[in-house]
Amino acid sequence: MDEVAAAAGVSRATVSRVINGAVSVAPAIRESVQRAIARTGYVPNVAARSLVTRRSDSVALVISEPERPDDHSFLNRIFTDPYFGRVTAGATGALRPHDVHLVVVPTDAADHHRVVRYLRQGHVDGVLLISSNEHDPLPAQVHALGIPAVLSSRPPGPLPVSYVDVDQRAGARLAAEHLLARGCREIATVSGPLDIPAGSERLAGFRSALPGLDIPAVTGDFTRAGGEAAAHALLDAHPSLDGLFVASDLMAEGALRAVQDRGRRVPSDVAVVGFDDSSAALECRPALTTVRQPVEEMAAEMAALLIAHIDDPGRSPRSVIFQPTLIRRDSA
Amino acid sequence: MDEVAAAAGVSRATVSRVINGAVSVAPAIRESVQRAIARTGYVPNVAARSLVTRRSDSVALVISEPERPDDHSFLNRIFTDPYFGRVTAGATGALRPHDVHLVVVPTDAADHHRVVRYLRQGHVDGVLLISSNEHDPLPAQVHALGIPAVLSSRPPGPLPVSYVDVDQRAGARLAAEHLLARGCREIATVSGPLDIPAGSERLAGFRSALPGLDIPAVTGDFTRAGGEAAAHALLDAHPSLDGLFVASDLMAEGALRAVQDRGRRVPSDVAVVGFDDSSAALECRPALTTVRQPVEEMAAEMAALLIAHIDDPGRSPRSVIFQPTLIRRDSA
DNA sequence: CTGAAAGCGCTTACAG
DNA sequence: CTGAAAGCGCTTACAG
Repeated sequence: MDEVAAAAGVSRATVSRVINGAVSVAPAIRESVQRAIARTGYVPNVAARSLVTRRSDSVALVISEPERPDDHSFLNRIFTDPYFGRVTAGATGALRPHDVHLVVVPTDAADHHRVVRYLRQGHVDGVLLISSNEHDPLPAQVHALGIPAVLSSRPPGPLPVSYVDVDQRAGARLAAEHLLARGCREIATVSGPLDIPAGSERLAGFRSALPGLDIPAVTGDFTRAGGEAAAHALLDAHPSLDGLFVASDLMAEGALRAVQDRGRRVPSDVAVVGFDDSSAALECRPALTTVRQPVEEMAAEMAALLIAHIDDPGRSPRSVIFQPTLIRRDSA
Repeated sequence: MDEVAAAAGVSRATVSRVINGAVSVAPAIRESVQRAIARTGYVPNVAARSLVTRRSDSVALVISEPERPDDHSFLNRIFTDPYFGRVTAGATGALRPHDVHLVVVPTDAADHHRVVRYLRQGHVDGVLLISSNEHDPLPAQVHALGIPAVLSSRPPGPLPVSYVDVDQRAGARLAAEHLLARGCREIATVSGPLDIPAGSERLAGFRSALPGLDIPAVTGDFTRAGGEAAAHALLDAHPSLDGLFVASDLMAEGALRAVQDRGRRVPSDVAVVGFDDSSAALECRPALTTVRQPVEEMAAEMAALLIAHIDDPGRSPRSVIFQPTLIRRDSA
């Protein structure tokens, strides 16, 4: 920096001002400084900058798994479920104009203390927290740290934290109404894990839209294999099933396979509706009719909220709920 | 830190020494400092530390896509192909004992200058670079920056950089020999893109192991859908095919679907061998016989090499080649 | 609009 | 083994 200042014949303070562009600098001087920067190839040292600004210009995307599976299976799930790619795309897109970087931090239970330490050390200015399990202690821990945070779903318990979510029940209702309108008589559902809202709420919403009907449900784990197993269980118990709501597209892909492996046709014998509208929906045979949640937009909103909280620590928490829509394709 | 020093009745220098544990400190003093740290909940400021140590204790995992697809599809591919989860798992596992963090940085062509700036700013001490395309300028750019780096495959051109790879040709040969030993007569292959070694080398190795045979090949893009389309093309042109080598498990999953959609049985009518031994191999029906590359171990080795280069900048580059093995399951 | 100076919170020779 | 002091490379009141 001294080199640049000398080359441009100004003080370091002025160099700093043209780089950060906050206060105005005489045009002629600004240009000569910019030339000097270009000539010397100067790049500011981020550590020195953060030390004084107390900003890292980075935020963490913490993907929390409250259990403690073996390392590989957890990371495999994250890097295999299209959901996380969509979140990353949406968040980075929204962060980019602010010149804020996204650090992806997957963490299982065994790792939580590491993440807490990481956050306390000031590596990032805030956190986007993907944590859905109701018993996950991480949201509360992060909140206790006092670091700005935005959650990806309603926090378990009364935590004063901003979050973004989709209207889970409304989405499930869309699926129920569609199946009903198609004329399905014997309807069942593959739900997600019941200790996470995307599991319990979608199930509750689905059942509440079908009053008077007894809706069998089997729980899956949001993986393709889990959906397949759950669908088999359902078909074993209810061979004449004709309508199926599966709480995620990935699970629906497995469910489709289960239905077809039994020689039943989709949608004529069994109509199947998924949830997400992820890339998995298009991989399905037949292409999946599904409830769309605008994950990229939701992640962008999370990022925008987080930036707002970082810029104004006193800002009061708020929640933003997105409305799902039904995407009709070929499976129902 | 001053607070801790005061509480323990020592200088800040001593507090720093017990935290970093490099030089020895009198046991009694060390304990009282540790108690003071625990009591005050003190956590060192990383920016201040990096400023003097010139270390960030982070390394980047840069996943480079030299083309410029739309953002979503690139991130979708990364977060959908099990390969990247395995790399992340292997690298974080090896980095953890060194207390080094992994920052995942996906980047397409439009983003390269951003990444270069990020690296120059000193956010990380080194980079693990996943870049396979021969025309990707990023490896050379990173090397020019002078920042320690390790590549995930042989660099295009004579770049003095360390890298880790699997013996691609040997792997393809394993597949060829297995198909031959099974008695396959009419053999074809779905290759990866030919401008990346995992595409061209596997194809070359496969053909070289089958001298005298004319081996039709269609190129896929390492996605499930790509593998499916390529297999259909092959089956259109060669309806009596009885052996198929597909250059990745994900593509093999699609190929299996193509074969079965045509009413041909696997492995009795058509034997299929994949490559990777990723989680996709087990999702296949029937379970996929495949060439295993130990991706987690390879990523761990990359991380170990990178740490070595960071600790000793003068260290000369080296390459570490892993040997693949054939995993026999049900598809061939 | 610009510069001189202080200060961000650490680590690390250098003495002792 | 420990402390006083310098210094890492920036930004930002404070004057002018």
